[in-house]
Parts: sequence; structure tokens; C-alpha cells
Amino acid sequence: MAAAKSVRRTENERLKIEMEVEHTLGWLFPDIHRLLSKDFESRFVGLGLTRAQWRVLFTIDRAGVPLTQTEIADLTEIEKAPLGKTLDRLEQGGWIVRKSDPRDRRARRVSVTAKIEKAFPLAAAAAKGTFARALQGMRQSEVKELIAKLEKLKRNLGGADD
Amino acid sequence: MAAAKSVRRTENERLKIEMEVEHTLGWLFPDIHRLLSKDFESRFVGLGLTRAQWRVLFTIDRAGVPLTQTEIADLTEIEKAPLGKTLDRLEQGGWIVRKSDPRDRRARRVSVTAKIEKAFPLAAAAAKGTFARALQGMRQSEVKELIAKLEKLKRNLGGADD
DNA sequence: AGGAATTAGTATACGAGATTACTATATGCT
DNA sequence: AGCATATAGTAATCTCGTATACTAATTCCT
Repeated sequence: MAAAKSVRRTENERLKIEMEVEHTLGWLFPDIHRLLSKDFESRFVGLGLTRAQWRVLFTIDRAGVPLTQTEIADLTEIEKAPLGKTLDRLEQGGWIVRKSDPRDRRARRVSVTAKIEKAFPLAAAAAKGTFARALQGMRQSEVKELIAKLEKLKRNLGGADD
Repeated sequence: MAAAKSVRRTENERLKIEMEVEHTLGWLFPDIHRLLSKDFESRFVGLGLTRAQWRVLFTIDRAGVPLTQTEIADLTEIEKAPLGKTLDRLEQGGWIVRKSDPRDRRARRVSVTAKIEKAFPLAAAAAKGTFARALQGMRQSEVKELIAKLEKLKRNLGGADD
């Protein structure tokens, strides 16, 4: 009995060691995400926008045409329901306008307001500062390589190509 | 007037292009985190544990001795308040036990229960499957390189060395 | 010894995200 | 035309995480 228990212990000990790499690698993603948001938001102040909200706003602007909420959800890979909440906050802040589509009365086309224009310089400066810090000591070629690997990893997991 | 407006437009257009790389790189982190959790949890079923809960559980087990909540918070880089909630859920599920420290009556020492033993094989299999998928097409040396770069990035941002 | 500063943990409020269930409108098929 | 199916968006509920403020206990300093 003692022997059997000892064997099982050892097997789990082996598993724990095996799991170390995955554990380390896996948790780097949320950790870096959190640190990036924290740093970015500390620079991107005074507008009352979070990094997640900026992602949505930037995505809509980049499209160049009003988008339905479903289209925004696809582009940002956020589910429709929580995206709707984020859009509520952006609408309340005067950053976006929702107009019902005359050709599909279920849909609401979302477009950015002129207010976004003054946000670009601030967002650009914040992003530049954050990534200068994050990537310090890395050559541009290394950064490109890093992005390529991360995109491959994302694609492997079934994530959209963006 | 039209000229001035045109100039400002152009400046923001330039900024948008500049921001593309940061935007792409920055959002890879939460996206990959989300995909990893989704894949892992789809394999790690039947135990009623999320990936975040498993992180905490694994961390406590790895320490080998009962930890205070503050120590766990430091190791996982989660704030004490939300960690307390996660521990509530783990305690309710019978995964951990909280005993008040006789030498410091403010502290509650947390240890895992025997229940964790049967979770290791499942967690190991799930992690193995998820990362085999995520890292497919990458050599082991590339993975090591990737981890090193991500750890550097995290350190640059002030994250703990783990 | 006694008061000030620190520390452990919890409560509360908020943002972000997933999931499920629902309503209203479109579309597609027979 | 009419019914079945699919889609757009919202509501409700849950987990996870940040930040702030608070209580209780400890430590530090004079």
C-alpha cells in the first residue's frame, strides 16, 4: 500500500515538472496584457477611455465605414453581448453614434464621432511610450519575429487572422 | 481653412499607420490568453475548475507549504481582493483549506486538499493537448526563444520574474 | 508600555469578457 | 404566401481582474 501510494506520488511529481513550461508560457499572456493595459492607461489619461474601449474605437475608425455591431464583434473577437456593453459606454461618452440601418431594421450601424480626432495624438503617444518600454533592448527584426510567432500561435488555436 | 484641416487629417492618418504595429502586437496577448483558456477548459472538464483557479491551486501546491493569501497574491500577481474571491470558490469546492495562523491571527494559511491528486493527470493531459496545438510547427528551440522574449517583455514592464 | 505605522484580509464598485436565453426582424424554402 | 430557419441586438448571470476603503491584528519606535 505504501509502495502504491509512493508510485502515484512520483507519477504526479513527474507531471508537475512536465507542466512547468506550459504553466510559465501560458501565464505570460494575461500577465503581459495586464501590464500593457496598466502602462498604457497611465499615459492615456484625461479622456476617460480604457484600452479595451480604445481597441473598439480604433477598429471602427479604421474600417472607414459604419459597421454593424456583429461586424465589430467579428473584428475585435469579442462576443456580441459584452461588446454591446462597451458600445453603450462609448455612446454615453459621445465617442460613437448608433443609427438603425434602413435596409435591416434589426441592425444598428455604428460610426465614430469627430471627437476621436483629438484622441489620436494622445493614443499614439501613449502607445509609443508603452511599447518603447516593453520592447526596450529588442531589435526591430526581433520584434517582427516575435509578432510572427505570436500570430502563428494564435492561428494554431483557431484565432482569426485579423 | 480647408488646407489646415487637410494637414491635421494627414497628421492623424500618419499616426494611425504608426499605431498599427502596437495595436497588432498589443492585442495578441489577450487574444491568445482567451484562446488558451478556451482550449484548455474544453479539455479540462468534469472537475469544475477554471484555468485561473487551476493557476492558484497549482501555485499553492508547488510551494509545498501552507501559504498566506498575501503570499499567494504575490506569486500569482493577482491583487489580494479578487484572489480572496477565487479562494472562496476553491474552498467551497473542497480544493483548499484555510486555517488561521496561531502566530499571526490576521493571517489565514492556505493548503490544498488531497483532492488535487486526481486533478494532476487531467490537468497535465489538458495542458499538453492545448500547447501541442498552440505550438504546432515550432521547434523546441523556437519555443524557448519565444519564452525568453516574452519574459524580457514582462520584465521590461515591471512584472515579477516569477 | 503605549501610540503610530504597517500588514492581512474583506467589502464594495467598476470594467471586461463569456455564456445562455430571449425578442424582433430577415431570409429561404416549399 | 407562409412557415421554418437564421441573424442582430439585448438582458441576465457568472468569472476574473483593478482600485479604493475599511477592520483587525501586529510590529516598530520612542
